[in-house]
Amino acid sequence: MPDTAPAPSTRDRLIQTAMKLFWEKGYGSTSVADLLQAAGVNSGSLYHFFPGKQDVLLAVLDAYRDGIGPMLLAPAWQGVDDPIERVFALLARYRLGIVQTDCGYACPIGSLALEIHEPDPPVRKALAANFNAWTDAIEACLVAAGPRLPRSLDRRELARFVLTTMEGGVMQARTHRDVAYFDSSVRQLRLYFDHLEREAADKPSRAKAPRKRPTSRGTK
Amino acid sequence: MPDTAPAPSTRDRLIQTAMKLFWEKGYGSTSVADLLQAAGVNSGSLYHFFPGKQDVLLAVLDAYRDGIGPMLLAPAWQGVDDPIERVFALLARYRLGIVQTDCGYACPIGSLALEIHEPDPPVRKALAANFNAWTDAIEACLVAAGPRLPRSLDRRELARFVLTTMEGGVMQARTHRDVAYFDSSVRQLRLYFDHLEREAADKPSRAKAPRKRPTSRGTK
DNA sequence: GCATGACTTGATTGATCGTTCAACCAAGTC
DNA sequence: GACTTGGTTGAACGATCAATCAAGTCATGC
Repeated sequence: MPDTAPAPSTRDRLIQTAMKLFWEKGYGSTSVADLLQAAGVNSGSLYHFFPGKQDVLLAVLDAYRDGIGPMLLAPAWQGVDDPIERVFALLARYRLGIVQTDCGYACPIGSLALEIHEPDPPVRKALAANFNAWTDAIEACLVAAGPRLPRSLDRRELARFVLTTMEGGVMQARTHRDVAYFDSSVRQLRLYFDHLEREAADKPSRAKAPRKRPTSRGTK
Repeated sequence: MPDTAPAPSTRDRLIQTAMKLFWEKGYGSTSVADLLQAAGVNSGSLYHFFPGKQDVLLAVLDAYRDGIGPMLLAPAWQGVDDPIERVFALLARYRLGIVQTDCGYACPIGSLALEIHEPDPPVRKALAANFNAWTDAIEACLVAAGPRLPRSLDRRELARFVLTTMEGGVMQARTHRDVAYFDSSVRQLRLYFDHLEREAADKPSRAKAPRKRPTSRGTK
């Protein structure tokens, strides 16, 4: 099997090209003509598959969401099993994106979320679904961390805080054209996690076995 | 003295109107025609004062920066003296903006920072200057907190983290149309601060006077 | 062989975009 | 009372925008 790419359909080509262009230039700054040219498609074909530009955006947002697992988490977590280290491995993945784009990186979801000021309900929901998929994955890590985090700690809330850290860090790194601003936020988040782990270790969950911290720390 | 508003000049009117429109609708989605109509100005006048639309943006960004003190910090900090509480009073101010706009609020700087994907250098610098003004103010609070925070803690880094928390929280609250997402991030930041203060209290600064926490929570 | 339906083609539409420009106005200045 | 200066007016321009549509292609079923 020489090629694994079985000639993507016109529709898929449009979506994939739009994923790239919306990410690079934003939704409003990507004209339909840009998309058509980059995808090698005529306008009639686009409007055969999609009622309008916004429907392309919806398809793109669905594709982003579906890609979070295979395209983002899978490579980020390769060889990383410790659930807490997975949180920071994901953030490290974003850091990689930042340096690789010379600090031009922006989270496509975050960018679109702030760019679209009066989003139609379906667009807003699609953006929210992306954030949910992201935080759900992090929340699963935090739940898997079990007694290493304080019992009373709201895992879902902390997961949202991790997303906050990523988005805020990316935004500042981009604006200042300096990864250091991203690193600052991640480092502070790490310090917070350290405190949480210490707190959990000091006063263990309940009457359960007061076992020590897991020895395999897993990070580099 | 019946009126304190001395009939703003055309230029000022343009800038103030643009501040409002760019904030509400974004830069790209605000057409020059929108701006002209809202400000009650003819196109020729705009181009008499500004070479182009982007120069209006630059003036707006400068105005934002100059307004951080009097328009944002002053009301947020009214009656709040404790430096750490000031940090959270500012965040509470943003919360107010969120609920008042029915979760439609977006930080104008953050929005613009993510909307403008390939900013000309002056625009990028103006955005960065806004972020700097913001974090400088927070950093001053954290420095003023003195021994209540760990000696080794990098105040500037934590200040950036506070900005990160605000931007990420605003972004999620807006996307989900639910303040709870903002509250989540702020609450986590508060927990982090609690840990930091406890750490600083446990192992006081150095061999200095092991004095207790300052009794008067008021700083200034 | 021919009708059907899915898909493609690309010129074209009308709206809107940022910007330009010649004419105009009012208050000083000589 | 002519000249200058700083500002205003609003029609107009070309570019670009998202969207349309009549005509064409092509595989399939009958």
